[in-house]
Formats: sequence, C-alpha cells, structure tokens
Amino acid sequence: MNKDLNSKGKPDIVAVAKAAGVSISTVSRSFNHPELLKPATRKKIDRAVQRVGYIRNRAAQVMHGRRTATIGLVVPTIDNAIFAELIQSFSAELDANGFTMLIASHGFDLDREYQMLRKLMEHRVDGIAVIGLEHSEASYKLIEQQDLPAVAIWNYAQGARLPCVGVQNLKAGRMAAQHLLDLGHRDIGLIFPETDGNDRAKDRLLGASEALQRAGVEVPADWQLEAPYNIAEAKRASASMLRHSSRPTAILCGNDIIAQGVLFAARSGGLDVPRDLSVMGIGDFKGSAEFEPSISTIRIPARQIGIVAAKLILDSVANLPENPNAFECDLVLAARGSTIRIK
Amino acid sequence: MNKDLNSKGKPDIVAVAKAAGVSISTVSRSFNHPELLKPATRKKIDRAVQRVGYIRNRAAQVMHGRRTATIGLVVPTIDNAIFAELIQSFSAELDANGFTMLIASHGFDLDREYQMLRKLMEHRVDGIAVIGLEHSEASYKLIEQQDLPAVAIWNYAQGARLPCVGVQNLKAGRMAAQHLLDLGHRDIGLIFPETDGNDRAKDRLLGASEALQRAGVEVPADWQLEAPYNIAEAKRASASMLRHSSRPTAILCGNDIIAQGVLFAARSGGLDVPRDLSVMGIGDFKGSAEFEPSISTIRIPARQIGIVAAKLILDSVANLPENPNAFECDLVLAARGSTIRIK
DNA sequence: CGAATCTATGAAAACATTTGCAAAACTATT
DNA sequence: AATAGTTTTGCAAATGTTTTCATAGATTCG
Repeated sequence: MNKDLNSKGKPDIVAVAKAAGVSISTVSRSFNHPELLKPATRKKIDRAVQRVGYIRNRAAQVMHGRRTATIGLVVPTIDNAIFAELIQSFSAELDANGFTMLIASHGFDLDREYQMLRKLMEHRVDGIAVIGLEHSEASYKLIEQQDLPAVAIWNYAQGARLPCVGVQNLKAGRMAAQHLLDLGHRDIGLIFPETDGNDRAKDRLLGASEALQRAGVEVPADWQLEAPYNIAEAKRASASMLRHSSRPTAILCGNDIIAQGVLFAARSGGLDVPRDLSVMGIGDFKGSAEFEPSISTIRIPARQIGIVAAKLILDSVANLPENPNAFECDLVLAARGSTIRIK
Repeated sequence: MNKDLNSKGKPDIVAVAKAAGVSISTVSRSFNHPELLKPATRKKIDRAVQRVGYIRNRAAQVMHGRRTATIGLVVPTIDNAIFAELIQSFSAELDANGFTMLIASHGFDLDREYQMLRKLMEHRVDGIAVIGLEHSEASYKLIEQQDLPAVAIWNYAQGARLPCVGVQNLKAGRMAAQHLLDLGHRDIGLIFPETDGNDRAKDRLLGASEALQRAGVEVPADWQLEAPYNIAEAKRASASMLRHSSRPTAILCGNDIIAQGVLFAARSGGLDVPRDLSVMGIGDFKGSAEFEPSISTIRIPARQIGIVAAKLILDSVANLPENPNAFECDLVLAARGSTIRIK
C-alpha cells in the first residue's frame, strides 16, 4: 500500500513534504511564495511533486479565504449560435486570467435559473454572470443578499439593478425596422420568438413595433407570428405567411436564425429574395454574411460583449476601484443582400 | 457589525446553529440526514437558514471526502454548432443528476488541453470528459495516474485507451464517399479541416479516401482542399475550385459547415446544386435539413452522444458495477437534396 | 570572535464542514 | 418509580491547505 496517498487515494501536500524531506509549510510556500525558498529546496520539492503526482487541492485553499477562481455563468441554453459565441469568448477571457467557468443552463425557465444560481453559489464561485436583465425577484434578492459580484450580459439598460454589458435590444429592434422603412417598405411582417422570460426578444419586438407605429405602419395580426429559435420552425411558420397572395413586401425577424428560416421558406416557395421579398434579421450570427443572399441584419458584437463582461466581473472580483458598472456595446446596421428598396 | 457572518462575510453553519439555538452537528445533519432529526428541530433550522441566508459550502464538504459533484469537460471550442449541441445535452444530463459542469476550451492545441486538464483536476472534478481520442501522452498519463473517471466523447474505437462514446468517424467518411459513388460520381473534390490534433477530421478524411481509392477513383491534388470550420473560409476556398472549367461533379465536405460554405459558393457562382454539382456533408447539424437545397449528410447524433457520455461518466463516478466502457452510436445516411445521381 | 541582522524553514492555529461516539432526553415496560 | 431501550442531540476529531510567529543557520561587521 502506497504511503504517499491520503484517505481518498490522492497524494496531498503531506506526501510531497515527506517525499522532499521538508515541512508542509515549505511545500505550501513553494507554490505561493516561491521567491522565499532556497533554489535547491524548490528543486527538491518540484521533483517530489512530480514523483508523487501531486495536484493542488483548491477546496482546501478555499477554506482559507482563497478565491475559488471560478465564475458561474447561467444561460438559457448553450445550444444557440449567438450564445455559443458569447460563451466561448467569455470563457476564453476567464481562462486567460486563471479562472474557470462553471456553467448551467435553465431553458428559459426563470425558476430554474434561481436554482442554478444557488447551485453555483454552493460552489462558492467568485462571481456570477447571467443573461439579460429579466430575472425572478428571488434571483435578484439572492445575488444582493450574498453580495456576490455579478454582471448581466446581453442587455444594456441605464439604472439596471445589476451591472450590465450589452446592447439596447430596443434600439436593435428600432434600427431593424427603420432600415426597412428607409427602403420604402410599408407592408411588413414580424416573426419573433416568444417574449415570456426573454427580455431580449421582448425589447426588440417593442422597439420594432414602436418604430413602425411612429411611421404610421400597421401590422395586421396575421402578419405577426411567433417562432422559436429554430430554423425548421421558423421556416414552417413563415411558409404559411408567404403562401398567401397578400403577403408583406418585407419580413422583420427577431433574430438571424429566424431570418434564415424565412429565407429558406422563400426559396422553397419560389420567391426570390430580395426581388420578391426583403428579409431583415437581428444579431449578425456567424455565417449570416456568407448566406446567399447575404442577410441584412443588426450586428450585435457577441464576442466583444463576452470579453467585456468577463473583464468587468474579474475587476469586480478583484475589488478594483469603481469601474463603470454598465457598458453599452454599439449596434451597427449591416445592410446586405436580403433587403432592397421597394419599387 | 453582523455577528452572523464568518470572516469572509458569508453566513456559515455556525451562524445557522446559533440562530436556531442548536449545535453545529445538528445543522449539518439536517442537510445530510434529515430523517434523524425531530421535525420540530428541522423546522427551526430551516427557518434559521432562511433568516441568515445560509448557502452550503461545498469546499468544506469536499474536504471530508464528499464528491464535488462537478464534472470537467475539455473541448477544442465551444463556439461550434455541433459541439454546442453536445455540450448542451451533456450539461443538461449532468444537471439532472445534481452535478455541475466545469468547462474549458483549448482551441485545438493539445498542450493547452493538458493544462486545462490539470486546472480542472485542481478543482477536484469527480470525472472528466474530453473530445476525441487523440491526446498528448502527458494528458493520458495524467488521467491514468490520477485515476480519475474519464470518458472520451465523439470518437468510438475498439481498444481505445479511454472509455469512449461516439461514432466511428472513419465509417462516416466512408459512408459519405460511398453515397457519392453510389450516385455515379467519379470526379469528386474533397474539402476537409486541418487534421492536425483533430482525429475526427483525420479519420473522416481517411475513410473517404479509402473508399474512393477502393472504387478506383483518384482525387487530383487541386481538388483536395483544406478549410477551417467556418462558412466564410469554406466558401472562399471552394469558390476557386468551382470557377475552374474542369471542376468535380461532387464535393465531399468534412462537415456540414464546410458544406454550407460550398453551397453558398456554388450559388454565388451561378451553379445549381444538385443539378450542376452535388454536395455532401458530414454531421447533420441543426438546420442542415432545412437548408435549400437540403444538405445530404451523415447524421451524427450529437444530442445522444452527450447524454450517453454524461451517463457513462456519472456511473463511473458512482462506481457502478462494470458498465460497458465503450459505446458506439449509429451513423445514418441522410440522403437529401444536395446530392443527385449523375447523368 | 561575539553580537546583530538576514534568510530559510518549521510548528501550530485557523478555515467550514462531517461524523463516530457519547450523553441526554424521552418512552415503554415492569 | 425504577429500569431498559430508543431517539435525538452535542462534543470533538479530522479533512488539506495557508499563514503567523518563532527559531535555527548563515552572514556581516566592529
């Protein structure tokens, strides 16, 4: 039986100390303050670490007030082009700072979101990030009461209850609508995801509706559809609208995935985009620019948002002096091939 | 100053005990063995927990040999349609069993992968999942030496060094090629991602080449391209091949993203798919079926793989009796609109 | 050469929790 | 009312690490 193992079968700092013939404190110091050690001792310890296969135990460090060096991220779903892009950049930025990401998804269920937050807090994450600004009162209370550094990603709003990094989805909706209006469209269809528990979609729809109304454009009920975040469903949903002889000249979609569905539906129905129909997206997902026709959309800089959010939360964890607690990322109109001036 | 807080400002079990007027052990038991407590005591404690806002500290539990209830996942990148799907289902299955996912990405760099593995081990994950079966010797050694439950996802191979759940990418490549051969194609182009450090792509390419060779089909060097996992690049890369007067009648792509790029390139170049060109993908990503034309591909059941992998690792963590240590998921040919029999 | 100063190392307390063991508080049985 | 048995609770040790304080050696200097 190997004496270099603790009760759980993993070598611990004691095993290293024994193997190196030094005290426990010295081993600990070799990790945390190597400059205090005699080079020879350091070498002895390094070799012992190698020999016994020691890996530091964060749990034990955490008990001394050390950070866990983990950040929790709670998202509606990982499996979603634009979130994936965000998650990747967020995680990469954390990695670059020695942090690790704990992730949990709730499937657009705000009660589950609360549960996930609790779960992450049990793991004593040093900070927490959530998507959007719409959360259950319980979730907000929890974050405030635990006094945990937090950041809301994706939505920007002045006076938000949490520090936030993102865009004004209201503005995104407005810009998308304005682009179609500028091109002379008046017969406009709307296809948006369900807005319940999804303030991003809610705001976009609101912004778009507002802009249209202000321009005196009314959208008949049967030109206003709901479709999930899903090409197949969006294709199906829009197909019905496009089959009709009285169809809109343009369709404004809540996101680029829906726009893709609409483009496929149009193609499948023998309509040429943009000649017969203009299609507008929101988001500018990967591939939207390469689509044929290329998708006109409002660019949301997911990558940038992820990086900025990570920096913000890390600063906050490190207790850096008053960083701005809200950061608005710019939206830009990407006018491309799927929209055209009406004749 | 609130006396219900520990040195770090978070209420601990002592605070709860004090607030409930019971001993620390009793509070601990109320979480771990509630059936041992008098219902009245339990209630008192529950209320105290509420009152002081206590959240259990996993780090401290871990020190007693408790599981961390975390599983580490190391992927090349999160930001990738098919991995995202896998990650989502893997994570959901873990969640359902009370586990949390720690995730790290290495950007197709096997040395970084090793670093990430170490990092996750410092967090004392109960098990670890990696993508594919190609890893540095150091990584394999590390996993073996730490004796950590592990699973390799995505690739299946008999006699693999790790338990694995996935498909035979070799077979996928072969099936894709066979489909084109069955349709009478002999002039076939290949566009695959870089195969270095990516055994999935390597195997697919190998399988495809093998099948073609066996059928006596030779692929000229300028019909064999490398493209990253990226619609834009794939579109650009294939455009050059398609412009040539002597172009293949079919293109076999290493994955569906590349296939999408090729489809857009064809469209952009005025070629009709499948009339002028057949395009074959591998993977069957979300949206491939809805594409216009729908993409012929080899279906890899990402969702299923994620769930099975999660179950396997959880079983392994729970030390369940000898589960099969390799699980092959079925590949099916999805013959759709982007491929057609040659005239 | 002895005192003073530095440098390198070790001993032990502290961190938040779990758990084996023992004591206390009830219940049931005579 | 005393005893035996059962249920409920508390005490204290243990977990793996960091860190403060103390000490042993090494170095400098008059």
